[in-house]
Amino acid sequence: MTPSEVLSLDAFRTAPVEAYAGRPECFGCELRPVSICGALAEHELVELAVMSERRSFSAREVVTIQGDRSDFVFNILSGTIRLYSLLPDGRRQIVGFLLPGDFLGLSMQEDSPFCADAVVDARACCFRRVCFQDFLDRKPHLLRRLHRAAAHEMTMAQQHLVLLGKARAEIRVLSFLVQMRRRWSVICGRSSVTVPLPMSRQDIADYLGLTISTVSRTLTRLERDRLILIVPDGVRLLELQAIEEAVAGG
Amino acid sequence: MTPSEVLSLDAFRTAPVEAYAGRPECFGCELRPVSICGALAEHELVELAVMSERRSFSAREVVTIQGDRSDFVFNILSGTIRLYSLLPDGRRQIVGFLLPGDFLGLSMQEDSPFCADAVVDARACCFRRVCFQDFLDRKPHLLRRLHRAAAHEMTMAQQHLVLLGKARAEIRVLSFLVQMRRRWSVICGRSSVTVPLPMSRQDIADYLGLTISTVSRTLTRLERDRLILIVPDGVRLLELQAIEEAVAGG
DNA sequence: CGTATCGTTGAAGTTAGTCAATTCGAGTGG
DNA sequence: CCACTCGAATTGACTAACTTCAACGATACG
Repeated sequence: MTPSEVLSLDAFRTAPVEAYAGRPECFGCELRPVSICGALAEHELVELAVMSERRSFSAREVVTIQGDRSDFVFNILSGTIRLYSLLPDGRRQIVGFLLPGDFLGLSMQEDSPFCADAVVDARACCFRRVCFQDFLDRKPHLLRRLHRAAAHEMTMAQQHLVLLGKARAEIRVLSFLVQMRRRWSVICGRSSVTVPLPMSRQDIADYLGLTISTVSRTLTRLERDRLILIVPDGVRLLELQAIEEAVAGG
Repeated sequence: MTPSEVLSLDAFRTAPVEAYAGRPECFGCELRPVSICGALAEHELVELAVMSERRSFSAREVVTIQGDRSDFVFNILSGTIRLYSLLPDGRRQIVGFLLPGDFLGLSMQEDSPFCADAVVDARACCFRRVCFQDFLDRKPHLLRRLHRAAAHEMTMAQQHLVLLGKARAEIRVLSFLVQMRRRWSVICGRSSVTVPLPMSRQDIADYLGLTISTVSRTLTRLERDRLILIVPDGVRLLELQAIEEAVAGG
């Protein structure tokens, strides 16, 4: 691993934080265009800002509990949140990772259907659900944006489902890497073949419906085949085209 | 199989059709409370009715094609629609089955992310997407209802995903049976231990991420264990409690 | 009655899971 | 600076679950 790779990963991680730091108002927020607040005019943004509160979550801190009343909804500012279902036997299926710009609570339901906790230290704008609902009732264009986001999440979940139903381990892992690359590039506004992976191997396994052994073995094999390079807290996609073809091929 | 089982399956299949038959207006529609039109007042329903058109689909008829422009959105009246992703190698992952009262096109996106076709003969209210979008823009409470439906679908997709990620074949099949029972009972307004399965074994396999062999073997084993009884076009759940416990147990 | 389609079943093969040992790396303290 | 510790990741040997392939059976339909 070269120093440039470290820098590139580091830039990914800190950029969204820097974008917000020291600016209590929403106006300078670099995430606005990619987040649902992007639907609001500046005067509406003020309204929303006064009912928002920034919160920090340290790594492993719980955000919502499966089945519990969810009094807040969140706009993720930095870090990574994992959304998962806990089975009675203690196993865990991660349904999604929330990155900066993502919204937690899209369904606006009283009870949260999943657990959520922080993978690494994270920050979020948080809103009382009932206040946000009230605001939403007064701003149909925000509701449209929220609905668009929910529809997008629904499609993502369905594509994830296709992956779990049909793809072998290697394709699952490659799809995950390509997906994370795409998502980070939207957030950062630029593409890189170095993909930050803030989550553990166990997290990746629980997301892909595999075991930690299989994820580890698969990554090792991909590295031996010179498709990827494993770097601290991430991977570098060496043969991007070959990888994307493999993913597209099912 | 006794005559009473035939009748019970038949009632399931025809009830929603009868509810609509011979009533071109929406007012008498028994599906209204379970469908998104339920959000509308009677005078609004008239507005919607004039822009709607009833369409019939015969078994196997295509409704939408993956990646193609979707000019219409649909409210299913009767029959069953399967929503699926077609992989480049010809394999198929069914993402969901749409039953009477379900809405096809929740995301209101220009391009449909999945294929949809009729499992058996089906009828639907259909609306030009742009007209419906326009109507939606004028009726925020309908948008709220649509969003609620989309949020529900998102959660369903995520729970399906958990199933594909974590459950073994037997649990997948049992979950599917319990889910279908619950959905039919909402539509019919009453519960029955006889669950209609209008789709083929191959469809069930493609929905559950299994092969037709595994589905068939699993059903046979469940019948041998006296948990279920296989009847034409459906199954009867003999040990409902045991089945629900198994499903809940992961 | 022949054919086609769907479903069932058996035997062999693959993939990923399980269990356990080992290695790696960050953090801590001598 | 080095040894120690702890958790995470890797790796190997073995096993279980599901798939594949192929044959067979049932049912519907002309």
